[in-house]
Amino acid sequence: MSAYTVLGLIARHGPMTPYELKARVEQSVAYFWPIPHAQLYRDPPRLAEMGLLTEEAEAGGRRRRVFHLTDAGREALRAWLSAAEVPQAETRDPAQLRLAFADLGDATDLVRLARAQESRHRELLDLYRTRHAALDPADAATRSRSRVLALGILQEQAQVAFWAALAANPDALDVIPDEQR
Amino acid sequence: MSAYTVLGLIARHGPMTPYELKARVEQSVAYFWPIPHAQLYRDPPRLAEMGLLTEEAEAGGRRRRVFHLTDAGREALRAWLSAAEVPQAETRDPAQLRLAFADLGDATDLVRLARAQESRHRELLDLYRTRHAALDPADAATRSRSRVLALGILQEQAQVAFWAALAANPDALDVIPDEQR
DNA sequence: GGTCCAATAGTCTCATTGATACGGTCTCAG
DNA sequence: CTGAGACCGTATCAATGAGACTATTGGACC
Repeated sequence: MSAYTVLGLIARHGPMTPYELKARVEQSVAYFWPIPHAQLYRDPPRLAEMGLLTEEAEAGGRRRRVFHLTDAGREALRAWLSAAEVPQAETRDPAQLRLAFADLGDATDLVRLARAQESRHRELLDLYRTRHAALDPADAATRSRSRVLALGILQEQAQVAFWAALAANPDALDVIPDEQR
Repeated sequence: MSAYTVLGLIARHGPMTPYELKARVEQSVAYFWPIPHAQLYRDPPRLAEMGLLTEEAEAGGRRRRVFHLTDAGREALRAWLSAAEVPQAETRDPAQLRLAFADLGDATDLVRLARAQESRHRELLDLYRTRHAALDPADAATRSRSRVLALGILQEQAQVAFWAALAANPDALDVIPDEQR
């Protein structure tokens, strides 16, 4: 799956080294699709073997490897983008796990957790809002990026709403705030 | 990390076999912390080696292994529940990944994706609402479960709002619906 | 009572991943 | 010209994810 990120980034920005991929991943998809950097050195050679990329070696002492997209690679990307079924999302959130078992621990732990999560998600929300505001939604080149950030913002709003409500009133019978139904 | 789920479930429900763990995981934490079933046969023996569980073998032909919590296990769980730092959540959502690269594909693909995601998340939302409604929020025994579901509901509402807005108006310059700020 | 099917229960294997330590190379300030 | 810090890449190893495979058991039906 992370392989498609590699294909996508090269398709969008042109030939790249794994190191550059790493930088691009970090500033774009990392928050909803984290990829350890070592993976970005493993994927491209594998994709090259499959004929989806070609490798162009640099001569210099720091022998960097620049990867180009092939037609087959472009085709694979296209096929993935129009596939009918999309695999389910997977989230692993230690905070939710702790929330699920909070009744086995201290009541004060729960409040601490809620406060910490509230501020963490507030920061993320600010970050996404800043990034989103920096983009021109009319610009076709950053349209996708803008949309992804929009979703991120909505998600973080939900997180903030939840944890803030829980922190403010840990004994409330129910946590769902006013935008419930 | 999945090991704490094992400890938590045994702490809450008493001694269990891996198979029973699997069932409990599926109906409780799986949606925000999926655990492949093989893992639930790997974790308990490892935890037993660490002294956090004890194993009680059954004699019968189907030699099931029932795992009990030790005092050390209870202590480890407690420590985890009150740890100051909570690791970051990790989400891997193929739909968001495709959204991020949607500009490289067809415009109709995006609409199809949005529609599919909208209905998927609507179903999840319904599911969580049903489960949540089935619990008595005043019941201390299911309090945690109820809260986790509340968060799930808020998250799914955000997802539905986003994908519905995108499906309804794919050419809108910005996707954030009315509850923006 | 026998026997067959579905549900239950558990094991195994293998490629991939995550985490992180390690090893080189470049550049620029002092 | 040198060494510190940023840049860049590889290696290693345990843990994980996916799923094939095997075995047991409890009925349903004869």
